Amino acid sequence: MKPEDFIRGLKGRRIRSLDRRGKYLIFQLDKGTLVGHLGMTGQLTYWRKGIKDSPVFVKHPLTGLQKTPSQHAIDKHTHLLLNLDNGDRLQYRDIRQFGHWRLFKKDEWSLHPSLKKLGLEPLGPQYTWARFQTAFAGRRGKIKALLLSQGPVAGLGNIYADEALHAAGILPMKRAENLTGPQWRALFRAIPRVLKKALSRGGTTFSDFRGADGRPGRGARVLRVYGRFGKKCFRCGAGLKKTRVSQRTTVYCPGCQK
DNA sequence: AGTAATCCCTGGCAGC
DNA sequence: TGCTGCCAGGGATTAC
Repeated sequence: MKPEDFIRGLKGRRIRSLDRRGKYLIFQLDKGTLVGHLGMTGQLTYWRKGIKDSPVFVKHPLTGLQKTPSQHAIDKHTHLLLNLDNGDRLQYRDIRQFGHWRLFKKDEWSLHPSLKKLGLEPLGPQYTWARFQTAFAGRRGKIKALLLSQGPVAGLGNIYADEALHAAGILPMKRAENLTGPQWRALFRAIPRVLKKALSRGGTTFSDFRGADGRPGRGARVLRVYGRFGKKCFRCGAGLKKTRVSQRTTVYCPGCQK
């Protein structure tokens, strides 16, 4: 879709509801659907009229991503503005530009290939042991790659794939066809548990980061493997190792992940 | 059809 | 002070 068609399709529309599927944001409009994905560095923020913009960007010590202590002005990384009728706006900023936004006519969004392939919602009522087993049935390859594919289960990225596999005691490079019954069961339970723990600490891992005093965010503190390469495993005390699975940095415990 | 590599993009940082 | 190479929360596309 050309930018001018995108703008034309959004102008004058009313946002009826906001939903989520996997890592996709679904804005149901009075006419059509706006679907967004934040990629790795996307930031969607609500900008209030009459509040001073912060010129300060604070760098997160672990990820290097930038956050503002309050709302930020439009800069060269700000790619989308949704101007609301009250003068406020939604701002989309994305340094690496891996995020994307698509506008669909009513209902056809769910038929899009990238959304159609999404698996079970780990926090939804559909997430049952029976469906979990079916979702992974016949699947092959490294278990972490499978989790990152969004196919069997939706919503896990590099952080929570590592965290869930550690919580379940499974090596990320272990092939799905070789997982034991108890390991599948442990993974089934670990996935929503890991996500809920992170959510309870402020929505996303780093969302409540405060940079002024140099202390790490509360969200990062619940992580047990991600970003802890070389440190001791909280569960068994072994030194955490680092490798690459599915082109992504992977941290695991050689002591208690089998 | 299913799995595995490649590519998209900017910026921070370590090492020289 | 630069420069180079590597790394970073993802997934669409291409290759096998």
